Amino acid sequence: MAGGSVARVLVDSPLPQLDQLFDYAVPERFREAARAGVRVRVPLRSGGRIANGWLVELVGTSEYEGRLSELEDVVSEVPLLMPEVWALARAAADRAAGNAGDILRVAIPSRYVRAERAWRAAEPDAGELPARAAPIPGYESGRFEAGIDAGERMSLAADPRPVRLGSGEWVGAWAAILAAAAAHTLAADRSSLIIVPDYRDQEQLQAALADLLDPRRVLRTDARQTGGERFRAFLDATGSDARVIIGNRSTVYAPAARLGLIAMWDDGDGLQNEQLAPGVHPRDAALIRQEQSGAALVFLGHTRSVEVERLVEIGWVHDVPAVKQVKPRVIPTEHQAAPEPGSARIPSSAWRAAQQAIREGPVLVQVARPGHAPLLTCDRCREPARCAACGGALVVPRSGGDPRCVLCGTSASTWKCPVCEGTKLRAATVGASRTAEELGRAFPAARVILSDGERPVLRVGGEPALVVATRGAEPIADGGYRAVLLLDGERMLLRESLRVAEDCLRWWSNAAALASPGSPVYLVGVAGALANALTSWRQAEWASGELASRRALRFPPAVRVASVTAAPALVARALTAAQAAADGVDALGPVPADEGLERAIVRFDYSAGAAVARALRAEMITVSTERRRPVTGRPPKRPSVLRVRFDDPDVP
DNA sequence: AGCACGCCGACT
DNA sequence: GTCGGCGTGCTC
Repeated sequence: MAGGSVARVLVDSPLPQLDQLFDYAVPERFREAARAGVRVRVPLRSGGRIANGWLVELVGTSEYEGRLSELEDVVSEVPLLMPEVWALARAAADRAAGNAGDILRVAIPSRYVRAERAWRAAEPDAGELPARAAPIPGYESGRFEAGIDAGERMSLAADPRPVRLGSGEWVGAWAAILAAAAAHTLAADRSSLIIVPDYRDQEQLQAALADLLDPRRVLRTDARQTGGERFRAFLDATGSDARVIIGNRSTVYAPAARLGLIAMWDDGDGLQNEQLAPGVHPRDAALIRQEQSGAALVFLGHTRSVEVERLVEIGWVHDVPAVKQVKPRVIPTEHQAAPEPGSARIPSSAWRAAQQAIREGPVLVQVARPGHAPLLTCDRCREPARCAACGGALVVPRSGGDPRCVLCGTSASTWKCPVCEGTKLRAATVGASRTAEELGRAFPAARVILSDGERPVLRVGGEPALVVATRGAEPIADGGYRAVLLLDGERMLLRESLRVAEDCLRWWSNAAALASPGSPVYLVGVAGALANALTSWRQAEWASGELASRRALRFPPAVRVASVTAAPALVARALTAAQAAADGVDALGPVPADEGLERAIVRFDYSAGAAVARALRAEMITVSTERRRPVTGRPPKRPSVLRVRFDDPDVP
């Protein structure tokens, strides 16, 4: 047989036992079209149904003993699955005991025939490469560039200021830093992948890139494009020209010619969490891809995620310090016992500063998102209810029960209003619009701009305005805000999550970075270590302390975790298998879950990860294969499944 | 998931 | 004797 006459195919199927390559003969009529990376259709179960699949590679001979079936069809001759992306998908899936096909669904957009035809008709035109790029601002001269050239893994703190581009547009300095890094990489004729949490960040990054590069060199892939546009950008990325590819978390899997740099902005942002199975975080995918490709890897943020802190502490990622420590002027502010009239929520010092600042330019007020647990106020006089012990805000826990203090957790089963002596509490749901209304009265002369999740505002001008924004939806202001008020810190801290402190520090830091240099940033109603971390702008130090406490508790990311959900007997068997796979594997639970199922958490060291994943994967296949077994009783027709999820950011 | 194979009970 | 129940196992 001639070389390359056997096609190795990954079949589209959710079944774990089909997550392997199947060999097919290539009939003569497909000899030209059947190239590695094309979409194919293949018969599965002789004469039975036809399945879609990816032609992963062509080999000379098959190891398979039986007779090979033939490829049924080649869907398109255009290869979409690059060999290095296949290697990445396989490794990412294995790490999470998932299907490679599921990763590919995230990695490769669906086909649009029109877009494909237009692409084939077009001449490749990526524009000029940049000449020797300008230095990357903010770091020791040549340090960042040398790291990129050497394929180093780096964690960097971003300059927390807005900067003005040559076009006149204002963006966060981080965007200019990443654009300069991409330009440096492109000047060496190598591609970059830049991953950002959402399109608002992407807009800034794109503006910064447009300042430095031929726009034809920049490809964007995001959910706001039409399917055809997405597919076209993807096809362009498969070409042999070096590019800068920007987009959300799926961009980590993008095809790229001669990859030189993978960069992530704000890896701790919850929007980076992959929702689709098997839920591999793009940070982990980037780490795999870095190792496989030798490209440089950069984590840039105003805060450092605990995950990256761990990588820094084990020496896998290098901390690259900023050359001069620029930091916002953060002023922690306690709640006032007697607030200014007309504004129940803003302490007087911050209120005065805001009034002063708004004469000169925009002022940002950050509030919590609706959906956070409501604060409690006195039912009679509307005075916010505070903890008798420490003065923190009182809230009703989401799980129900007595009100308790956000800060110290003290339960307040009996409460008496210090102002009017009322004893009844009421829930005060304060949304952004209500806050805006309230502030509008306090600042009657000011224009009020509201930006929230539903109607986000991307940017505001440099003229005076009161900008009320829910966290994460803060617009960038031309020239920076003249004052920033972080108003709902207490309420944000209430979220019942292991990561709540880390998240709050990131939300506050990202908002503080929107202030113009020297302008005051008021953190209202929060004290303690977290407030100190913001004030001193030492987020990495805080992450280090947080990691230490997670280590003491054996919580992620100090260890890895996998959740296992199934019928009780299957969970028990899976736990046994996982614990037999490596030393030091322990389990939490099982606890009852929905529909008579149970859920358990397996914890293990990073060194045991591969063995645990392999063991749980084998269990999944066993369960899926021996399905419909009569479980000592009634005939439960439902197919039995073992659900396994690794490194779920929302677990424990 | 589908689908075929196969080894028991009730049928024209 | 055969038709078909669904339990079991495989998919190049």
